[in-house]
Amino acid sequence: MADPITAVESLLLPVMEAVAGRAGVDPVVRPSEHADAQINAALGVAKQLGRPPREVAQEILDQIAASPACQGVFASLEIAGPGFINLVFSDEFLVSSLREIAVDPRLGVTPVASARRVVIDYSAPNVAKEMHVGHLRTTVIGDALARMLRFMGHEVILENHVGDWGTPFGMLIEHLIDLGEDQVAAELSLGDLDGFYKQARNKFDGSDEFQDRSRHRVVLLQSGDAETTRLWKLLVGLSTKHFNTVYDALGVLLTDDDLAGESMYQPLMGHVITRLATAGLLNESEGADVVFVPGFTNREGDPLPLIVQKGAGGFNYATSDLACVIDRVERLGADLMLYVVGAPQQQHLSMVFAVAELAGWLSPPVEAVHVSFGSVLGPDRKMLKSRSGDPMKFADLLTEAASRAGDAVAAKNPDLGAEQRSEIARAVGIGAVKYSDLSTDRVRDYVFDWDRMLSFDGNTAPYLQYAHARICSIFRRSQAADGSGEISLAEIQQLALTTPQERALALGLLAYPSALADTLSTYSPHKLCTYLFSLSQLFTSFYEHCPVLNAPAEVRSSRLVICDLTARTLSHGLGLLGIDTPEQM
RNA sequence: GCCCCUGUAGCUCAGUCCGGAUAGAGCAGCGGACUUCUAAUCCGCUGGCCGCAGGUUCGAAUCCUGCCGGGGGCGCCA
Repeated sequence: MADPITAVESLLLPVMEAVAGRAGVDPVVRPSEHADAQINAALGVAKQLGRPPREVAQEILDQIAASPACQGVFASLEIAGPGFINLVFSDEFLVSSLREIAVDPRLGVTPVASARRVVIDYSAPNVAKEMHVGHLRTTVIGDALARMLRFMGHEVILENHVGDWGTPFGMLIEHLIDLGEDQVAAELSLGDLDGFYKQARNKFDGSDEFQDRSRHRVVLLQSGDAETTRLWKLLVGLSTKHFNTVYDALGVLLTDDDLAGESMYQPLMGHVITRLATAGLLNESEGADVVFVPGFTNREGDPLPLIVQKGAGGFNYATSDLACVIDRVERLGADLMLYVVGAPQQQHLSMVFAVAELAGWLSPPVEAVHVSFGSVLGPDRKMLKSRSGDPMKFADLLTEAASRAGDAVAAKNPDLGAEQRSEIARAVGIGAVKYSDLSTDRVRDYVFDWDRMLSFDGNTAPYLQYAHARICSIFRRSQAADGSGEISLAEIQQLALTTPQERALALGLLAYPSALADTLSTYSPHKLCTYLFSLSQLFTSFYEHCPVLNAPAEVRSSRLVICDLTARTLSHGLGLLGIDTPEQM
């Protein structure tokens, strides 16, 4: 099953072959303002053949007329301008396509032919630090991609590469000992991780004695000292609890099962160095073990090394990232690895991938992709900060979202009960935050703006959710009237497109599979957002112009089917973005 | 200095991968539409040297080159 434009593309392949005299000519079917779609291939082919474009266009039309497969698909085909072919689908073709997706729980989306094993690395907060706005995009984008890839039939493994290892843990553990475990457990369970971290940091900066203890403690941690490990686990456990609170409030897929922190890769670090040495990639430079990566230079124009073992002997994140690649490819059997990591890491990741390729750990068909993203900015176009000047805390962000949305819901729909209202407020508030993040191209920075994201006008989650809620309202009423809220096969048989709004909406509904495919081809959730917004606009226009419940029986049945499909598509699409669709707002 | 990302309407953004017709939305502004399924909406209007300059092409926001503005990165933090 494919949307009409994709369907026409494949129908036209033999036509183009006949006209151009060779196979594999793209018919260049594109959405059009002048018709349902336009075929642009005539101009290019005409040039190759040295013939007038309109003549070639006419020949394409002749071939289409002669093609049995094309019968009944088009209501009209017209040559326009220099040689464009404007096409209009026949209503019969659209209706029969709609009937197919109306009975399809997958809404016309076929699973991929060859599923990949995909590891998605996202979220990655730091132990003993509170999650803040800097973790928003990776968490929201990674989660949306995970949902989409799973739906397409891929085997998706989530990995939360938490920062649970490194030199800060010496001071954190010493500070934990100073305060007493019970005291710390009580404090941290209240969620004040940042306070704890800052106290430790201040002590570290102000006391030589504390610094010495901290450094010694790092050595103990790295050597696997039992008591130190126990204290470390205590900190990790308390932090994990905090992460889970945030994930739960946000509604993301991540659980403890997905934790794959830096600590996990420590036992593999020596192994990485050995294998790099064996591969002849290891060099010594200024006391450190490094790999020089072709194509990368430093400030002075000299070859830029990736340091894999520090002069003092320790490993760093380059080493653990390499260990990670090995683990994902060789143990997990991944053939696609997505790194949902901020744009500033671009060079680092390129170097890690390049080294992994040089070492032979990463080679086709196995693929590593940096799903990079820009920053979240405040109204001043600088990194979003709270009043105190620190990055805005995630927990505060979500509380404020629900509270602002709650005010709006209370104002617009005062009849709702308190419990129902708070549930809706959560869906709308969290949805708004997620959607505003997902709806702009991830490579760009975006400005975080409460008023805009919570507005019910424009390309926002509330607008899409509202469209969905209005449809649910229609079904509540129709159910009250006839006692059935389910779409029947008989109703699907009544399907007809009698107005321009119904027709436009039908085209939109049929485009869902290709919207999803486009989205995943570049791992760009904003493409799905753009599609869903446009679908909502088509629906509200339909809603204004086409009465459903008061229409004559056959029309009413048909429109109920269209409403049902629209609601399912909106709910499903938003679901893939991790956004809920309440039935009332 | 080198590398990466980015520049489209007053504002926020699609469109750039894969070149096609007078460059699209939304917000804001102006003008209309509520005895009717949620007006949290809809309909219309106004608004653009697509950063600049060359080049390729029948055709460039889209491809190529150079420049300018903004952001980021460039050896032992992760």
